[in-house]
Amino acid sequence: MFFLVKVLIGRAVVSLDRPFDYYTTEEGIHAGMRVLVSFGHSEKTVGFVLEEPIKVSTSLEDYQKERKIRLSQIQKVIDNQPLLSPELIQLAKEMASYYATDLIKVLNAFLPPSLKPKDSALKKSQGRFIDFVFPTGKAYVGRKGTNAEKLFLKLEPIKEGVRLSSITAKKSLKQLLDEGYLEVRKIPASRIPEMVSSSLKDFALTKSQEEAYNTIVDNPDKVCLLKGVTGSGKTEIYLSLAKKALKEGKGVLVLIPEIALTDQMSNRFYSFFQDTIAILNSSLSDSRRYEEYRRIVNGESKIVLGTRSAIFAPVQNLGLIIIDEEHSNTYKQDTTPFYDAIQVALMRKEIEKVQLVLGSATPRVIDNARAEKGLYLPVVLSTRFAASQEKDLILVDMNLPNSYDPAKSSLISKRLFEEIGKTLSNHEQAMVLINRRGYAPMFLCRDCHEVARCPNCGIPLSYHKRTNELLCHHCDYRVLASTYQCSCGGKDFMPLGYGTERAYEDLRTFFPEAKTLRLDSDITGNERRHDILESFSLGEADILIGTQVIAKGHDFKNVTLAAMLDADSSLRLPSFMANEETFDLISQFVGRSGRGNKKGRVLVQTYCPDNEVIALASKQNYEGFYQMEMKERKKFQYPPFVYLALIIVKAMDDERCRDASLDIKNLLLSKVSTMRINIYGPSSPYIPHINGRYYRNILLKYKVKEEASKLLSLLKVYRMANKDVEVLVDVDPETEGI
DNA sequence: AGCACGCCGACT
DNA sequence: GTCGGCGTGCTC
Repeated sequence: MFFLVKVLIGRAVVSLDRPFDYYTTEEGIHAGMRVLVSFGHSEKTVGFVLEEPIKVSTSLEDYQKERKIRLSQIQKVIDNQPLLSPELIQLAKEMASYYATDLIKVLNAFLPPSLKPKDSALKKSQGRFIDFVFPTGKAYVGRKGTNAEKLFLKLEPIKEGVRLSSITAKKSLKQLLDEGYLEVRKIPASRIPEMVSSSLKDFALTKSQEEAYNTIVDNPDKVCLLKGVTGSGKTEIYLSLAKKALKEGKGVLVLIPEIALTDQMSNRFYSFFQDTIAILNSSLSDSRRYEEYRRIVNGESKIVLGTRSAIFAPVQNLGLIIIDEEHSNTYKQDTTPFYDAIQVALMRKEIEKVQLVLGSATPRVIDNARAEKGLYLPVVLSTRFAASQEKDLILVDMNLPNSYDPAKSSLISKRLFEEIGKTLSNHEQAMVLINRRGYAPMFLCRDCHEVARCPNCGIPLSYHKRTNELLCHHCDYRVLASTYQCSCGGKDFMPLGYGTERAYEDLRTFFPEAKTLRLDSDITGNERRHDILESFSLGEADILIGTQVIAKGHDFKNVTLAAMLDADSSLRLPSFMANEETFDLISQFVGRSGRGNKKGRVLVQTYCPDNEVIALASKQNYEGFYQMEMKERKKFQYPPFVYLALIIVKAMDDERCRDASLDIKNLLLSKVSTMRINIYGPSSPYIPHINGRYYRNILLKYKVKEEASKLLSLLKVYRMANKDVEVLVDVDPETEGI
């Protein structure tokens, strides 16, 4: 008698995308646990148990003789409880099929680094300690006015300790430690709080909130699309729904686009559910993430709040999934397995019979269409402050020669200078958005008039003045600008175009009396970014300029001018989502102005003044945008009128890549005859090559998901036979090519 | 992936 | 004559 165990080997290769049989005589091995097995030539390989072991009553010898196979024994069980429930394993299998990828790759997306079924996961120590500095309580009797005294006075009142690594004055620190004023203690990483709870504010639902809440509660089987602008009170509805589910003994999953130090949602949830909530933050350390995962698996945490990958959280007896700001592009992963958390939520809803609530003021076009069609239940949350104050809209046509003064700035229009001036003299604040970091997007050789290009990707390099670097915004290649030499031998360059650094410089030049802050992703560290927002919020600066990171978040009461430079730049991207993304960015940014009592002004500079997306977004007219966009999508056959799948072919050289992509297309064409699937391409990508690898895109448009799934599954055969090419499939892509 | 088996070039 | 190049193929 023995048990037959189906094990998936923890190596992400097509040829190993099937279970291998092992045997054990041990009880206590269950589906969802990792095991140690010998495989091929390696003695110890991590595997993942896919199914409950099957009890076989014949002897092992007879079984092996009968099947002409030799089974190897499970060497060791790694986990003492399953990491994934049978339902989540089922979900992983469905995802592997839906996203036309290998099961092991999906499982790797499910699990935190230290729990992945990978050999490397075992070497990592589980449960890390971090050094903290504590005051000992000894009164300071040393020399006054020294740096050591300053440090002592700073740390003395902090009884909960400070991270050792956060103290820069190492010399003073050593002195204080030696003299016994301070001591170092090791704190388990899992016990360091990441979140500060604000005071618990209880609330009562308003009439419209209560109506929405009741509608959702009365329709547990429907996917509810909760439509309500910022400030309409979606959070209170989420909290009430979560409270109700917990009371009924069910688990809750809340997804938000990102977790910042400042965001309201995680703070509200944390304050409310402190003892039972787990917050899965992308900046969580591996060991911390491991701790949180364990807390969820064994039921200590009944409610989980997190970003995209939290959709896989193994919440016990899950009853409710809430996805806030469901239009956010952060829910779609742009690397294998290219999953969309909302699609996964739909699958989880079917498997685990949970309620799903999607919330947004500006839902994704495809989701709004589903609501209109009756697939989702639209729940409209009317605003408390009906038609929140109208804003003055100023559209500046940058094509008009008179719109700007080239002697001053070819980026900032005359009208914008006036408006900023007006804002400053009223002691109000202005925000300026330019969605491009660096000083200039191009660096032009004055001799041959070629721009500097990335040797890996072939796209123009951005000039960053602060760091004196030429930087590839795609692959992060960087080179010193001052020593850069053009291929023609030229050494004299001219920055071309504008980024945040340059716009900041212009503003500083022309408004020297104003305090201007810059914020973009080049500002590293969450804390520094937070400090900038905080400082602006407190009115310590007059102008805030930045990339899209300034468009969302904070409620700046004194901002009366929101100006967007080059509003059409994101419309030119080669993606059917370009309109939607542009609409979201502009309408969000517009919402930053006039949040206090004063009327807000919005200034939009554009080279396409007749563009409807810009006009509708400036007026925050979602319904108008939706109607317009649906016509476009229908005309050009894009979602929701068809489904898309993008096949990305990747190879070492261009020749091989082209041949392989043609082979793949022909393979698909030969099988597609009876299916309603259109195949486009192969096309060359927008970025010629990335890190020396070459790419081709093949796009599929289809009406029936099952047919495409069947067709795409044929790629597995091709992948096994052609190891020198990588074939990636992006199902439901948000772009029609890379 | 990882490792061994296997059949052709320049070396103690 | 041998050491070693990486093409090919297999792993319960």
